[in-house]
Amino acid sequence: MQSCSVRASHFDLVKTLDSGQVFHWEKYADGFVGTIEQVPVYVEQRGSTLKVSCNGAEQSPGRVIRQYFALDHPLKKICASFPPDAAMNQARDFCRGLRIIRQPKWECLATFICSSMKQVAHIRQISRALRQRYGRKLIICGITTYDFPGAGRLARASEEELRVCGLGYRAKNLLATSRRVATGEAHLEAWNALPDDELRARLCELPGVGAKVANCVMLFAYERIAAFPIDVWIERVLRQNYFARKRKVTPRKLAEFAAGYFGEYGGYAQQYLFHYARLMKRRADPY
DNA sequence: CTCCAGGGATGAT
DNA sequence: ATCATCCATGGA
Repeated sequence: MQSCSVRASHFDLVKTLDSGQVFHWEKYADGFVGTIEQVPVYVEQRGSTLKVSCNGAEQSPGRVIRQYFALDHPLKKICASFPPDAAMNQARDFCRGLRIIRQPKWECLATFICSSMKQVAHIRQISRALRQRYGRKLIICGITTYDFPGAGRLARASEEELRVCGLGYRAKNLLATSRRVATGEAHLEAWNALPDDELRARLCELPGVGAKVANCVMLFAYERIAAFPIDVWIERVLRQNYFARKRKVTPRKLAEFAAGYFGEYGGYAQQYLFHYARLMKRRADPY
């Protein structure tokens, strides 16, 4: 096992892992256990330092962590680029240190196909079930974890078998997309070279992938930082704050507004608005 | 445009 | 305690 310290300024591990962009990290001791590709990882934050342990990384643990958590993103510059309205200012203040991480492409795509019309707690359960049933067993700090199964492994499963993992009607879509990726008909790595619009079009051809899921995958796995996924929460935020008492605002109109208003780091703005809205709802009750 | 497809966490009572 | 609502939606 390798251990090391990684300097991480302008970074909040808890906010980053709890913001609905990644679903498999589990709280353990003072940190989290999870995987990065096939590497089991334990990570905990002490101030502006990350204490990291991992098993069998080809590159140095520090490199892996800096890449995965996008510690090179210019967060101060990104936050300074946000439009200066009240909603955005509150979200930026609340989400200080939240970064958009670089996820493995297949894992991200598969997970967000499973996310449709599910709550975050459900998505976490599905992710755990798929990993336990189809992933490789890995040990870190005496804790058992599992990597995310490759498309080839899931392509060999049956729809009924996948339904056992709690996927419901999504099983059919995950299976169909797994097969396209496994055969190479959909070459996720090669799509890295495509411009945003073409990449979005390719992703939307996959079963279970519409504009929203495509934008999530672009943002969380292809580092297309301007991509702006619009889910139920973000739609509420946009309508309340930017289209107050206006009728007949179509989804297309919302998307066009978001693309123009939030700028080149729109994906970050979206993530901050999403996380702020979701956590406010969770606490805004006792009174 | 509408309607529907798991199911469990979460909230209401 | 039970019951209703909600959900990082896509497809028909």
